[in-house]
Amino acid sequence: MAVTLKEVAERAGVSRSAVSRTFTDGASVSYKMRRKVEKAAEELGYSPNALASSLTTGRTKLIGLVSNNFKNPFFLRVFDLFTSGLQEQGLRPLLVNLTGDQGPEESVRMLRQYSVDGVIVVSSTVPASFAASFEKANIPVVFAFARYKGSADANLVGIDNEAAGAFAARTLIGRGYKHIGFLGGPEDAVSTSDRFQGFAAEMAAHPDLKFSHAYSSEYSFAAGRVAMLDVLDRGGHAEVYFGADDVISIGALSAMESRGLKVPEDVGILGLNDMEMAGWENINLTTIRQPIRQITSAAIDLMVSQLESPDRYPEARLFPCTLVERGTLRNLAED
Amino acid sequence: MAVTLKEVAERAGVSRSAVSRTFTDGASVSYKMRRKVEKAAEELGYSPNALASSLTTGRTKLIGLVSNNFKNPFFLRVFDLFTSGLQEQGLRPLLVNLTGDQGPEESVRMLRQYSVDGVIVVSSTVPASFAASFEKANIPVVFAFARYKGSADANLVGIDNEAAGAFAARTLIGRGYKHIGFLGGPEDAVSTSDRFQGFAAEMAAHPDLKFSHAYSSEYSFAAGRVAMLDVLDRGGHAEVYFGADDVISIGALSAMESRGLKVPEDVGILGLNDMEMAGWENINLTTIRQPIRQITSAAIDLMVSQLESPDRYPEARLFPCTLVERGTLRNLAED
DNA sequence: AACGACCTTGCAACCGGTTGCAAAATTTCC
DNA sequence: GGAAATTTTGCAACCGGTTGCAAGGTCGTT
Repeated sequence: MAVTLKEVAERAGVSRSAVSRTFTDGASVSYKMRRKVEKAAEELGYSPNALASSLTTGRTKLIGLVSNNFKNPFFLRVFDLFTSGLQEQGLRPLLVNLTGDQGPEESVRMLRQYSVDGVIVVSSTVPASFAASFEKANIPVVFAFARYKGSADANLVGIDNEAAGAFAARTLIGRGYKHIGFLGGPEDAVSTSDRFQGFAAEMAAHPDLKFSHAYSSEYSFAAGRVAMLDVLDRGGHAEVYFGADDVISIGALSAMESRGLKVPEDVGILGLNDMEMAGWENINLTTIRQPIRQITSAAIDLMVSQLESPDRYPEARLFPCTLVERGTLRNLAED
Repeated sequence: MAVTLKEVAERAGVSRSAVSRTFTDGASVSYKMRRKVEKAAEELGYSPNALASSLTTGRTKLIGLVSNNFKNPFFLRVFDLFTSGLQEQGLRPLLVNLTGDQGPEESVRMLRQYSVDGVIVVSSTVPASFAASFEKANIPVVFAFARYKGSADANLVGIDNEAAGAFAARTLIGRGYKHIGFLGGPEDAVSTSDRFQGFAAEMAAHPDLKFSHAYSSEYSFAAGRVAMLDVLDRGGHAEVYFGADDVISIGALSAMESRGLKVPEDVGILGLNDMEMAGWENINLTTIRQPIRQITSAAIDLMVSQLESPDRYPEARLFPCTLVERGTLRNLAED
């Protein structure tokens, strides 16, 4: 059905190579030839088959975009930035939803079948075996919003979760809170445990302060709400909580309001991410902002440079977080 | 780098065709042959190149997923369902973000270059020329969450926006409101204008009721908030509003609260979509629910059956909406 | 044992492009 | 104007598979 190179060649009365060359830049074609071919191609409505050419060039310009974060609204923005950013580089995102039943190995196999040039893994909770699978298949991979394990043995972009946890703790301590709580995501999620590490380390330096912690079953509003209701109903809650993710924090916030607590007067909450809803005036969550734009574009950068020079050293790019002051934390202690 | 069919053939000591046949089902291969080939393939870690085979079979199993709704949180769920649903069918979503600078023609050309088997367009605000482009390129397409134009000249899945508007109006009238407002998205968006049609038609049947309307500049929280603030500050606002989308309605809700109005006592609001945040307890928006799961799976169904029989008649599948009672509408009039 | 029906296998051409190489065409230089 | 250098062009092989066709095997039947 589609117009092929051969037909264009015939119509233009030239060889197939000539047509191929006019459509690959950097190839040697005379001006006259190019004109002739372009005319014929135009008339026929030809555009080259990217898949066929990938067979010889070894490049598909397909990038696997693998994620299991289809529940957290924060990631819609992430997908937006990734897809448009990849498109700008002439790359095409092939989306893989890990949420489903298919295991990671299955996904890797699939991505190999489609000869993706590289893979960007967008997940804070990705199985470690993943990196190995791609390594073995010799597919460049970049982990975004992932864990920083201290050593840069894989390409990785994100924030330093431990540092972010510490930053949160310092912020709350600086506000003069005496009883401080940590509200995590699932206890076994690396992002949560790293954030807890940093947070707890900082708290340990202040033995005069009271420190408690709780976890929610997943990164979601409902889980955050349930966890906080539980804490509140058990009695003796802290003066302020650091929720390890905005969506959890907003759930916790709603729990506080449901129990008649005034925020920030009776209890405070600090989130992490700065997702869109945190800024909604009827939520107005004070939060720690992940520089999402920088993270996504750094990930794409890393991908591109890896495509250009496949055996460069892996690199970790970590970005600092900043505080976004809104309405769920009391002002600086003025004592 | 990757293992090819030829290498498997050599190792197994058979012809290339034999290998190919063991990996295409329905082909004629003896049990012994299959065993031999599978063993060799296993040892070499071979998996067939989907792109190369697409050259001869004409099928890539790639489905273009085209959207410009990367701002509305409602659509994260939609992407989740589409990607996992397509995967279950053995299809691969190639994501195209229309938000960027590249025009629709550019996208169509790109999708043709990658020989997608079909395209699902996920958008309420898609240019009409789109359908024509795909038609011309002979690519099966289904429009999801799109407009119902009365005639089914294209495959289309969604709700009947006009009917939804009418349903909203009947709901509000049934609640005994006397001054009813419509708060749309952009005035030129087809979804908004269709919803307005249905809404206004119903209102026209009740000339005793007061009816006013306003529009917001886009489908977003901020735009909904600004539009509602504007309405409120101008004075003489209605008793209740139908916001043509949840995200707009939530923006409007925050505007109402900002101006010290109690909801639903002083003013009511009814949304449309039932996106996740509408159910958050600190938002608690009464809304009209789009059956998102049914819509996505119907769209995939339509795609699959169109791939199987390319010249079947186009079909429109429209689903009814239901009311989700929460806290932003006063109870049934008890007079 | 001979024959025909049917299943399995390999050959070779093809899918839609790319590319090394050498011949042809053009340009440069004396 | 002619030889040398350079550019442009076409041929043919190749990328990794699939598939129509005919040859080779297997099996049952008489």
